[in-house]
Amino acid sequence: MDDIDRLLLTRLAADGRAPYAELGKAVGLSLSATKRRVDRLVAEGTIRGFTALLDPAAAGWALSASVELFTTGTVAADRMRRDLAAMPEVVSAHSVSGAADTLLRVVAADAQHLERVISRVRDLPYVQRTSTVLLLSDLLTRPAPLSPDRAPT
Amino acid sequence: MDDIDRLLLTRLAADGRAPYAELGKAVGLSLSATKRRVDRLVAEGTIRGFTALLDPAAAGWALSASVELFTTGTVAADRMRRDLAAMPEVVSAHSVSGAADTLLRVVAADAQHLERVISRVRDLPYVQRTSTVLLLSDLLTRPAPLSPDRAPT
DNA sequence: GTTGAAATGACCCCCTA
DNA sequence: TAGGGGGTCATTTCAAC
Repeated sequence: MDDIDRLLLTRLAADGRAPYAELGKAVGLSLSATKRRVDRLVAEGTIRGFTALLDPAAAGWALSASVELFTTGTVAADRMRRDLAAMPEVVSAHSVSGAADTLLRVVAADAQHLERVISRVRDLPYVQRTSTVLLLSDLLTRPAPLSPDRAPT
Repeated sequence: MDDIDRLLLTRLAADGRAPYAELGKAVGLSLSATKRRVDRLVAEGTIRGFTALLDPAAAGWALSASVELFTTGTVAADRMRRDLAAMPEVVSAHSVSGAADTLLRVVAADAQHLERVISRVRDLPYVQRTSTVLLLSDLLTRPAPLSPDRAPT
């Protein structure tokens, strides 16, 4: 991981479809050296993949919510991961500090749909209760940049 | 927006670098018809862009947190958007239902960095107080799929 | 469809440990 | 002298007209 890698990551985060020749010009490498770098970054897991950023409304998601989970006793993380991964509306899940045990981000087509999703979460045997806040207007949503201490010089 | 568009979106969400020829084969269109579709989806804003998904740890983000903001009186959304957008560590911001007014997702290189970021947020003149929960282990993080009622048949 | 551009993989070179 | 990283070239694949 050197400055060239960091610059490639910055560029690819801004434009995931940038051609290798263009990336190469930006970092001062040939096309094939650039492709080798990118391939390595993918193989190492530094780049987890490439995706199109979709407008949530166009994708059919009118509503999203942040859902806190309060669970009973100890739950195997793998079990919970599997259960939550089975619900496509759950887009992220983290264990958290504080009173709640787990924090979910969920999307839904409408209020009824959201209600059904939360029901299914609440019906997981190890979930005691949930607390939901609706995400109203979207002020800001963007991919994380590179950390300043990793920014290319 | 028809089934072909929806299938294209599904494919591009899964692989943002997929060549048009491959996408075209999947949807039964020629390369150029496929490119026209994708260009239109980008122009319409359905596709907001293409990006590389980076491993947060590799990007230098060891910590992330969910931060509730309690604000004084009415704050212009644009003002808040601008203020928050100026902090690269703030990756999302939504106004929310419930006691808090705004919910942020922030990333930080370490605990000191997180503390500085929260300080800067708290120092915004219209922010009364904040409430932070640390995101510990990452159970699940993935892009939102298409809503079932929009899924290609 | 044809033609230029891009990506891929094979091969060799250089530097360094 | 083995391995990492880079360049060049030939071939295949992709994209623009």
